[in-house]
Amino acid sequence: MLTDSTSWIVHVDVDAFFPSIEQLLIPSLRDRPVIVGSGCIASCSYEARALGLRAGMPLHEARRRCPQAVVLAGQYQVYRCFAEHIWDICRRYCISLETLLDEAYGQLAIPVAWASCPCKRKNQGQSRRAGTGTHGQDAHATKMPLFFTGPEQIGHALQQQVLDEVHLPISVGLAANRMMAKLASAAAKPGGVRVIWPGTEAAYLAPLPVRTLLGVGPKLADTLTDMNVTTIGQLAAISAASLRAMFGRRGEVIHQRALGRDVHKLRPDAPPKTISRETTFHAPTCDRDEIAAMLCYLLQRAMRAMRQHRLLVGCLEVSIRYDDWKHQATRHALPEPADTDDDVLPSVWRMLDKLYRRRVALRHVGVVLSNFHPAAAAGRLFAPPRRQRRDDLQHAIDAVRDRFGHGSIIAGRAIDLLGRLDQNDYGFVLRTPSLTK
DNA sequence: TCTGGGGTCCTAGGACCC
DNA sequence: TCTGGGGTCCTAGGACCC
Repeated sequence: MLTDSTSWIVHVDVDAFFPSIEQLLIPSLRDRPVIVGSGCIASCSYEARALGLRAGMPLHEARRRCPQAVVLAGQYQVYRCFAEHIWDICRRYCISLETLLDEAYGQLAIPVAWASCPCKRKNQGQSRRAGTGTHGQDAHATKMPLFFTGPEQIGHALQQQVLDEVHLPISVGLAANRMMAKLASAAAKPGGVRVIWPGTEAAYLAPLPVRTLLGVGPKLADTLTDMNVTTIGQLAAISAASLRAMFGRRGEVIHQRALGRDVHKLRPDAPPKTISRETTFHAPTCDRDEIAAMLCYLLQRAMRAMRQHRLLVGCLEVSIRYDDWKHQATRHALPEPADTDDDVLPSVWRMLDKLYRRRVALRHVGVVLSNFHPAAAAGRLFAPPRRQRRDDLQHAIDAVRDRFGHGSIIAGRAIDLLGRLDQNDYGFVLRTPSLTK
């Protein structure tokens, strides 16, 4: 039985999220290897995994290994809708929730709140929101059990509810912190529930390879292997001071994590810190007009996403990748926070001129917006009429794009991409030989 | 694992100010 | 005019995650 003092973190991972949705929507795809991605595999179905395909694998390699696989570009707006439905269910069980596209961390509402349910049932007219946490929805209407005997039962209940309402399989991990909950759900895949009990973390981690640890990527894993440190147990045996001396703050973090402690607390959904849009040209290009048009298009998309969060951008980054894979980027603080495309585009052109100096074709370009400021609630105060007209135009364009898709209006230098663009339900698909499909 | 797109966080050097 | 230290901002780059 849970105690009141136990603060459980639940990690929910939708199994093969993108392909599972495609298989749900298109019954003929069920039991077939399905890949979602462009350029490389973003996600693939378990049928595809059984044939050796993995996320991150280049598509040409995937096609070579598995010619019968169905390759889909992905409908990310649709996936987001499914995810939101699942997160709504999770909120019935959690006090707070941190969501990514296909996974979420939640702090479980403590059982005291649930145990008080029968009392509240006597007071049907009153609000059902408990003081310490909330069911979010009407617990009885959503058939939530009133009592749970332990975290595992909670996991199964959540899993069943998602299956009943959204028809998608999820894996559920429960533990005392974020990292352990994620490892638990990984161990539960596919479609299982796994609990790692508080106090057993270090023993659970000890035999696992260092690469399993959150924050240990390929580089750090290589360095650790060179030091004859291959398991998390061996890593945990190294003193915090030594790791700090070798790897700086990262060293401290991985030392804590190797012991099963996660320094990162749950971060309930917050506005993004950066918004970026980038793309790879289908064929590398030196054509300045084409490059400028693409940057314009990417900036417009990023700015529109930013305005949906009601933010102003304070810092802009433009990045390019040459045909020989040399990467360059430049970052500049804007003269003042901006929210219209026209306010930012002149900086883009200046930065492109500064960056693009070599006589080598570009294969990739991108923009990153950062250092956001909250937008004023009621527009700009005392804006000159011309400024006001520009803001109004921007809002009008956004309204049309919200309704008919980003490609419904092409503005500025992005117009040079016209004829190479095809609009579909998901926004924009570029279709000339020179651009990404 | 010859390489897509969207993020987070950290580090480090230099400019600038007090 | 020279020297020093500390704090903060800006820019560049990299590791890592999904």
